[in-house]
Amino acid sequence: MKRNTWQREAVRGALEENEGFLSAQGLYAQLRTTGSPIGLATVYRALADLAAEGEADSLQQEGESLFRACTLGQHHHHLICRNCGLTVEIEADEVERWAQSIAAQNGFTQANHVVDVFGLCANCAALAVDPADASAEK
Amino acid sequence: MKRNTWQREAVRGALEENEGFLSAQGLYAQLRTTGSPIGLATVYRALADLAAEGEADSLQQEGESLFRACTLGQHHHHLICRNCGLTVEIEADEVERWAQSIAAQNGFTQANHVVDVFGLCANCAALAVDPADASAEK
DNA sequence: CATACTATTGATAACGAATCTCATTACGTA
DNA sequence: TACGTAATGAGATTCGTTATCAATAGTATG
Repeated sequence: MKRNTWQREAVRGALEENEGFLSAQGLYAQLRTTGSPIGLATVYRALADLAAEGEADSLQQEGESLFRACTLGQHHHHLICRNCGLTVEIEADEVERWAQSIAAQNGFTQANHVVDVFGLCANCAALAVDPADASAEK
Repeated sequence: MKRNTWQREAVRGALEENEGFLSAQGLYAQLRTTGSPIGLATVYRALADLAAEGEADSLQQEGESLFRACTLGQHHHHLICRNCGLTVEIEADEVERWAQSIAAQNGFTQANHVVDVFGLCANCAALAVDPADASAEK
């Protein structure tokens, strides 16, 4: 039987407090910084569970998995800021239809797809154009 | 200055002989099996170079990078068989426009995107329905 | 063709993300 | 409150990938 532990709640909570995607390692570091004695393996397990239950979205970037609490329950895609990680959830029936259609046209069945858009959000773009504002930069 | 070595040619050649995506490790194993004394690090370097030059496409799956010689020089997407790896290169102006439009609507600039469709190709679907035909199966 | 310069190679060490092990802990139920 | 067992966590382990560095071999030049 599945049990409720403060560790799972801590992971869920930490995930929801972050706007963008973050790695298991990053989330672990964040939790430890706040004083939580949670273990790394547990963070990995909790994230895997949340993703399996559809409570979190995940994507792979540069060889590591990133996670994010997902607000829409249904299937959707993401618009992600390359710089700050800000993420916007996107629904696109148009793309769903396109994917199905392309698959069918080529004789493919049981199609699913990976569709993510990366870019610079308005804020980060502004900082890039006018680096003087980027006080945090080297 | 960039030099031409038989190692790079070997990697390019091996990549072109494969229909679907394959891992660096897999390509290395394949080359060694055919008697080539190429080194693993060199395979990784050659693949990274080919990908950077736009001569190869790459995607991440289950924590490893997969590569494939790309035939279309321009930007395109893939329809990939989950089972046998068969890959079809796809152009979709419709999706390009959608991605740009979605990015713009949310104030994002410098947008690029990851769009891949996975499914079962006609052949693999047939084998799945009628496993008797799958002579190669366990 | 000989020579020097240096990009490239490759064996191996190092790294990092993710998973596994297993003794210990602590939910949930009886 | 006691019990059965799911869950935890420190550390070991696996595995893909990258870094190190001495040896090798393209390429340009004389």
